[in-house]
Amino acid sequence: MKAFLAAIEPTGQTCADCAVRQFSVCAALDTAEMQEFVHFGRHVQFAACETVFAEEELTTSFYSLLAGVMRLYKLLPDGRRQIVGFSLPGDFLGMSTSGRNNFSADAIGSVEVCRFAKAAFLRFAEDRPHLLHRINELAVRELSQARDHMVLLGRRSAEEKVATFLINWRDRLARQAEPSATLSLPMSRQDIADYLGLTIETVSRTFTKLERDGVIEIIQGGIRLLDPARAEALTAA
Amino acid sequence: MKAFLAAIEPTGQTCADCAVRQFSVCAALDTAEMQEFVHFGRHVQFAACETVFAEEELTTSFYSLLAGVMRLYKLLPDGRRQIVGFSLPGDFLGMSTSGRNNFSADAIGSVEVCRFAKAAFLRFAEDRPHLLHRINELAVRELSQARDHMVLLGRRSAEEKVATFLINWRDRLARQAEPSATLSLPMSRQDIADYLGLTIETVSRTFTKLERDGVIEIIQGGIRLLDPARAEALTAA
DNA sequence: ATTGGCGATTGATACAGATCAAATCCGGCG
DNA sequence: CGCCGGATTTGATCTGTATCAATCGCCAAT
Repeated sequence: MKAFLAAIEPTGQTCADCAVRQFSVCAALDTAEMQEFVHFGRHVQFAACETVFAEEELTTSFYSLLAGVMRLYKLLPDGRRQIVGFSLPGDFLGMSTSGRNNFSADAIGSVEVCRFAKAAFLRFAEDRPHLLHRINELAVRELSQARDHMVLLGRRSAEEKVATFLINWRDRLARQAEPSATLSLPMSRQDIADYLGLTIETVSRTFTKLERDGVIEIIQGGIRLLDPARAEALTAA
Repeated sequence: MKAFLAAIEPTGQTCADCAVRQFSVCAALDTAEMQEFVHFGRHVQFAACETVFAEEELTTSFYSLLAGVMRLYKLLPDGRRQIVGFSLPGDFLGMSTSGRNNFSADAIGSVEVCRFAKAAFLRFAEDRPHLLHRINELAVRELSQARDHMVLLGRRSAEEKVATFLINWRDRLARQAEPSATLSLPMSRQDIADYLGLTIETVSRTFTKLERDGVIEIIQGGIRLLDPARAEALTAA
């Protein structure tokens, strides 16, 4: 599978050869600023299933995901879980108004992040409108995705949910690497269920149904989209 | 009911006596900036059920809600609707990355907004980091609310949904006016259903059940929270 | 090769909430 | 005052998804 999903390949230590630069917050920085900026980002690795930060914890860092996939989720007191998103390389994490994280994040597979001290980062951004503008752009984009996800959670059937998830995942991967009919799904069925507001059994049954119908083929660690057009039709976009 | 819900009272025409100033974007502006800023905001009224802007329309304005309540929603091609939020005075609307609205907004009851030309507003904000920071703060706060709402839509039962809605609504109203056990609910049952990912019948039955259980009393245009503690317990926070 | 264990799949059944249908409430208007 | 029409409530029934319970498949350790 792709290197960015498994975090196999070493990532450069300087911003200059950063693989995700043009997708990340840093895209807003010019060369001179980058010189300065490089000093407060530190690369950190996380092993599969390690928690990068937890809900309610004080936010002391921002993170830019370099390689790997993360799940972002919230828990109810009784243990019910809602995954509010999956992060891919280039995503920026840690913004909050309250000073505490409003969700938890952990690694799916191994992950590499660039970690910034929050205070230093904010001081740096303070008088750089283009950087603020970039941060805002990322926040507003996420907000738009969040609203799309609300529609999915509140108003779509199980089959529509699964089809929508597969199509969106394909589109996100296509932004990272070559578009392909073969989709790597590094997250578990339980993760998918918690993302879609379903149970693991319903997700499994729906995958099986889509396979029976010739829409997908279930393969090790992912699926193959046999009939993308039909899958898109099933999303009731 | 409260003036800000019904937009009965005339709202001042200058920023100086703006009722929502300290809650809105404008809170970030100093007196000098306000002098300049006042020139590109225009007060506009909308009657009950009028559409302020529609999804997919080009975004030409930003809006700061002055009085009244709005519903923000997305539609699926077959007419299913998901309300992604209700706006109260002080809320800022119109941010988008694509240049098009990613949801529709219409007035519930009559509404008054302060409308800004998008281009002029952006030019004004461009080199004012404190304003950009304020806009970002509002976006991040909304993002946090959006994630809370995902948990509700994906993982809560009908009763938990309704209880959560009532408690959240009470808390939002309390930020606008005196806290009170009597809640005005200007939106219809159908709106509530589309906000919670339920049907109108289920919402109605759940209200009735809460009333039978002595948690609320259903009154004209709203409810009375007879047992706030029990209601909070039902939210499964 | 054999076993243990975990994630995924499959099957049987239950139930929360949807759907279909009717009754009731209530404000506006002749 | 009485009638009309939309919103809401209530009732009866249906169904999609959850729940409960095996079973399967596959990798890793023995």
